Amino acid sequence: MQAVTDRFYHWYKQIDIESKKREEFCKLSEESQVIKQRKQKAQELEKLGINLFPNDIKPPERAGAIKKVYEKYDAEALEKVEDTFRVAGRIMALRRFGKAAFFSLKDSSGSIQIHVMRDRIGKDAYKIFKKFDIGDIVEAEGRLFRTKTNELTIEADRVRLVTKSMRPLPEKYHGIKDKELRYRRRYEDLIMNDDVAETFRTRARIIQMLRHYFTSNGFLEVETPMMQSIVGGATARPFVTHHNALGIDLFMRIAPELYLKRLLVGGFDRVFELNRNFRNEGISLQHNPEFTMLEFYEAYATYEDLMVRTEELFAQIALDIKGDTKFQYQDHEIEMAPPWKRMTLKESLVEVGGVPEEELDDKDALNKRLEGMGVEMGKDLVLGKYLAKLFDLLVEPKLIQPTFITHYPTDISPLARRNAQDPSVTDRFELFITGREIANAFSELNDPRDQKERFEEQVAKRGDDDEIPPEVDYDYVRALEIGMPPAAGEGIGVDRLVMLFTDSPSIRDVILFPQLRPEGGKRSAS
RNA sequence: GGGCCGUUAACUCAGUCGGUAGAGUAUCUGCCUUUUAAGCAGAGAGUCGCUGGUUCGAGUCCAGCACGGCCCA
Repeated sequence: MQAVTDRFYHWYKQIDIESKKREEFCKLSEESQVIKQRKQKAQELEKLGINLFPNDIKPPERAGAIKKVYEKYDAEALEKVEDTFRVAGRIMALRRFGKAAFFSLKDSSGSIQIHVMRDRIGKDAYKIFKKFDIGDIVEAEGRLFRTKTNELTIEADRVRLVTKSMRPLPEKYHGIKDKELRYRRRYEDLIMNDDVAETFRTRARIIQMLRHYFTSNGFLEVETPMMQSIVGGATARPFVTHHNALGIDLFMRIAPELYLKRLLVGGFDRVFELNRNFRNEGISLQHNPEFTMLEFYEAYATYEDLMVRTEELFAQIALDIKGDTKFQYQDHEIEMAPPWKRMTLKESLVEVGGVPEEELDDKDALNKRLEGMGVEMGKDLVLGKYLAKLFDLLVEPKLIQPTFITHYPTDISPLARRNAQDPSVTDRFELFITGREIANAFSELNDPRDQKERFEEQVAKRGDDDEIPPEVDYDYVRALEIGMPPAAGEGIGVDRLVMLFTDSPSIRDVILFPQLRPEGGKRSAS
């Protein structure tokens, strides 16, 4: 117990030192003149009896909703509208004259211009208004009118400070461009870049559609452990953590698969889970250490049924988000209307990858080919590993239009059912769009004897590069022994799906707070 | 893990051959009651990522490190 205490003592001490460093780092910008001036202005407002952070604002009307109704009214028609409108939002641009000003007020629905005149709101109120800054959140109320340039505008009868901004917003025209700053300070990115906010609204819509599709098709949404004592369901290096009271190490899950299939055994014959997985691997344009995965399992279905389901689901999303099954992604025009192309893994290697057919069952030839491409795989791996590697390099990037690749080798598909005609391959597919893997699915292996053998063989043949703790999940085998109905299951990479439908080139553009090194230095608990 | 590029004011960016640090936005002061990247006049604002080296002198050249981006494995 003492050892644990010591460990945390040192850890906390280190955190203290580093957070002090970070505070110093931040203080530098605290010293900046603009921030000092803002803080002073805030104090001046307080001296005038203004609450900088009031909490008695009634829910305002939304700028977007007002515009939607009154955008079609001309100046004359607006004069007949006697209603006043009360809005609240952030001052985004401010054009002051001597005794009047225009500013644009932005809320989550859009923005609307406000006109403030001294002679209308009163001398004292105008004096206070003069201390408002770009970035402040304010409330304004008044009637609608059209300016000389025909912009729908609220003529303010009163304006009120809602939240004082102590720090200037980024430059008004260029916004915040530096990608590092945009990811670190997503709040500023969201304020300044409307398209970023739109991307995350689209993300939310896609997730809602996924959830709706599965629940309305009789699937039960479940939550299974994210902290697992045996890591399984995929091949990836896990994050390790420790539970003090139990005194055991736990792994953050790399996939929920084995738990979801236990639920098939338990009698939930259509289940899905839409949640985070964690993989302790590299970060790239399509990899974040934590990412969102949708996995669903359907009893009495086969992988072929799931291809149809996937086509239907994705086409529906395309219609809803893009209004068409055909849409642009970066430099490509994608056509999502079913049916999609289907090829076996080997066919794709020959037809797309240009690998001679006679090499396909020859490990040495494949390894030689890989070496020729500068890839050191090592000898004596299972055949499937060479095929998969060649596929990754030669075929995957070329699969721009939606394509199902089927018949993956059994030796790299330890949880998939063998193909009835050819037991060396499985009833499995992966879906590729824009050169990226989007989904992985198979008819599930439910023969406990075969599963146990494959687990044990996987452990025995574990290569040094595998990074999976060599452990057979015997409880999962026991569950299969109770009996799992024939089923098929699929995992869909939600972040990549969102990238596709929001035309985003990087996974970091669709994750609100992507993983970065902490500002001001590394920290390690070890 | 490797290669290339970047890091200068709160933000977006210039900075020539190594010779006292620049612009726009934002901020402050003054003028201005229909602007919308408002305008005009003026002002203030910098640990040039960090550490070392070369040099009479380094934002600039060299080395190492940090953080980030892109490409490759």
